[in-house]
Amino acid sequence: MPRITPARRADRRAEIINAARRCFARLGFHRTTMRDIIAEGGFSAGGVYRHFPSKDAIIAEIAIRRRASEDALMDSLHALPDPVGAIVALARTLVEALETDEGAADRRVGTQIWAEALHEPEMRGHVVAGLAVPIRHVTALVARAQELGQFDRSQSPDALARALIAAFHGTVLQKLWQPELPIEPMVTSLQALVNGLAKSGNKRRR
Amino acid sequence: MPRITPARRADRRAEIINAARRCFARLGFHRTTMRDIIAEGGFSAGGVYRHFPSKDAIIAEIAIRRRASEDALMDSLHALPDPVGAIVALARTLVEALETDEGAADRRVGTQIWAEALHEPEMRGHVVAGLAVPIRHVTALVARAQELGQFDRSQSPDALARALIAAFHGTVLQKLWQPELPIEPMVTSLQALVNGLAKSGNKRRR
Amino acid sequence: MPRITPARRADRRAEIINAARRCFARLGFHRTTMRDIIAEGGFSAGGVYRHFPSKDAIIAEIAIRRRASEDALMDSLHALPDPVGAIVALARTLVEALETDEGAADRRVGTQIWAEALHEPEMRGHVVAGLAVPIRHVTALVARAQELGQFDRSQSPDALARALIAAFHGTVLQKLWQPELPIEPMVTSLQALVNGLAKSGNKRRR
Amino acid sequence: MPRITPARRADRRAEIINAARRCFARLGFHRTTMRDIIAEGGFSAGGVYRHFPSKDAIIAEIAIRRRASEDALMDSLHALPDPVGAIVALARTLVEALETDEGAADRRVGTQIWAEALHEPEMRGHVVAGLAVPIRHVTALVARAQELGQFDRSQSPDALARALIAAFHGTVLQKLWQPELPIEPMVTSLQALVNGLAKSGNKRRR
DNA sequence: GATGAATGAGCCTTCATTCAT
DNA sequence: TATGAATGAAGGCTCATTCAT
Repeated sequence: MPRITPARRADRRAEIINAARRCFARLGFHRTTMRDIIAEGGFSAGGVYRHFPSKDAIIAEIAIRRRASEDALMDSLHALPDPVGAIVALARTLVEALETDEGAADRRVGTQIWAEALHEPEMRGHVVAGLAVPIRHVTALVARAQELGQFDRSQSPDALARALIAAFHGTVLQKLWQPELPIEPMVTSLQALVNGLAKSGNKRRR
Repeated sequence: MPRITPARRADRRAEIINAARRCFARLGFHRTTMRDIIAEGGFSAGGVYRHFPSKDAIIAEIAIRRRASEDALMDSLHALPDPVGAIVALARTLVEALETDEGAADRRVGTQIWAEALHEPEMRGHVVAGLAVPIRHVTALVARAQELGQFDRSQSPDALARALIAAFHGTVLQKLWQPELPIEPMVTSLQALVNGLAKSGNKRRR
Repeated sequence: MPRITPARRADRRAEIINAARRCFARLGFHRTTMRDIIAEGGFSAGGVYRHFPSKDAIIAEIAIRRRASEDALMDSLHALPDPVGAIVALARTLVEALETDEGAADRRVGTQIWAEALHEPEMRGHVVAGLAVPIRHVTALVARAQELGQFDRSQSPDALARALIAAFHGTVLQKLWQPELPIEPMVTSLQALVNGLAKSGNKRRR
Repeated sequence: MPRITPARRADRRAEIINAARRCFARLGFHRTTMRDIIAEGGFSAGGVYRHFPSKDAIIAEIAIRRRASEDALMDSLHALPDPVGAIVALARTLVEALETDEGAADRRVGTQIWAEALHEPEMRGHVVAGLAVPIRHVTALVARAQELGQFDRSQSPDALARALIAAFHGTVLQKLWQPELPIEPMVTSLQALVNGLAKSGNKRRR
């Protein structure tokens, strides 16, 4: 019979994860010490290690949770009847999220995971698997747009989806590096990129 | 009167930088120890410190050199008479570079610099300044294409350039995470993005 | 609510200080490594750094404690009714302390602090402030002896006190350099110096 | 046939010694690096090591030269017909020397040698042997004063000489710690100490 | 269970000394 | 012979992790 309930346990884990995330967003994974995390959350060293076996495990858990939250975001796209609009809406959502402290912090951590994925196979697994989800969704939207005659059919939907997501990711980076830049031109340009595909598709069809 | 010529000294610095770059590409900045760099290049501890005052200085130097080499790449674009073609050529060049070990390693380090730039103001300075160069070039190309009637004139050339470069950067990330993916679809899709702008431009003008 | 009581914590600090003091007395500040101190006390590296932020902080603490213990010694002089006797007693106490291992070690460290005070402003502060205490006490004793007609009134009590303490310090040095020398002649000679002032005082007054 | 003359060689050694002495006076033996010495004198590393096998050898040489220069000072005392006056003159000479930069620097280095002598047998040898010289001279002066009926004959001349030199050394320390203090009261008080012996001697004889 | 003091491997850097040029 | 670049042992200190209380 456990001394603490599973729910309490989950709460505690979440507290630790959030304290760690705040530290990581501020300092990066490697400059953040366990001490920082412990101080940030008002924990004790032993307390943290009761819930996570190591610092790396905390980082891994954060990577897993980011995937989960992004997956949830993707699911909200499906419903839209207009695939081109859905893609544009996705772009806007991603970029607008960076205007909130929480969203920016989340992405800052995400960016570190991107870098870490180059060296840590496990991290790479998370990133690649996490990337697959939006790609799958956008691919579906692109394919649907092609079916509807809105997009050029000669292009691979998957490759096009990857290019669009690349543009979204690159835009996220630019906004993180220069938070002072307004997002509207960024969103508008991404929209132009998407509409370009649409119009070029229209045009070809003639 | 130094025993060592400036050229020899520069060579030595480059040797150290290259050894460090190999280590950083393999392990990341923080997992790489000075010992690693020293072993990689067959140096001695003191020898490295004669040329660089600290590990951070080596990292900073690498960031500076990446900028310089990218600046050089950008300069090669100017000459092209066809601006749209030049943008597509740039995309291809960037992505193709990742197929070589050297180019991939270079970009892996670059990606870490991107992540580091979120926390280190100096690094951020390098990244933002480094980003400005391709933006300036691509902006010029976009503006030229607009003048020539190849691109939609209603969009801000600067914002469009940022979006295109975002797409290039995002594509670089994807290739680094999944080096096994073929680059041709990536380049083709980027080309579709660029051409979309072109065609949409044509269309609007009618 | 700390697991460790303040008393236990103070004990731990004292243990570290004592181990360090033994090392410093044996090897000097600079030849003593943190490893030496750690080995001497059977500590761990991190354990020491939980109580002191740096090696210099340990040295500073030792300087502070030496002052405190000397201050305490000085306070014991005040009560004596005979000022000349009190000065002589002080001389004897200082020199006799060097016959014990503990006292000699303490003074060996003190001598290093004297040397260090020439370069380190903080150390100089400790030494000058520490010196002020015996000077103040001996000055009071000299002034009292002058009032009682035991000392020549034409001399500045402060300057005389400084000279006497100088003689005590110089004698400490000699005993540390040549521990094999007997202390009795040293004490006797210091006594002669003090008595000389006394008798010259008597004589002048006639 | 040596490439450089012995005279040139001796000059070079002296240059190195002097550069080292300046550094040691400023920073202490241990905080001074060979680099400091090399920079101070405008030497090259190899150049210094051609003349001295190690840093310790430079320190040892300085200790030896200090002895020699003090020996020379002592020899100048012998001639004086008035032994009590000679002792007072010695005190004055020692303290006044501290008013010049050169003399103060010399003594600052000397003080470090005193501290070093506690740990380094070789240094201790220099200090003890160096101390013996003034003791011998002052002992002779004290003995002579006793013969002349100027000093109390009941005291050991050697012990008295040690006590006087102790007072001189202690005064040197005080002046080095507080260079802002005027020397006149110091000299006057030392004089009072010496005269005390004299007058007490006179008195006893009655 | 919770706490936080203790552990110790390992990190970055320095610096006396050597030796190729 | 003079130079100063190179060497590498060792130093002070950090920090993820453990475990006695």
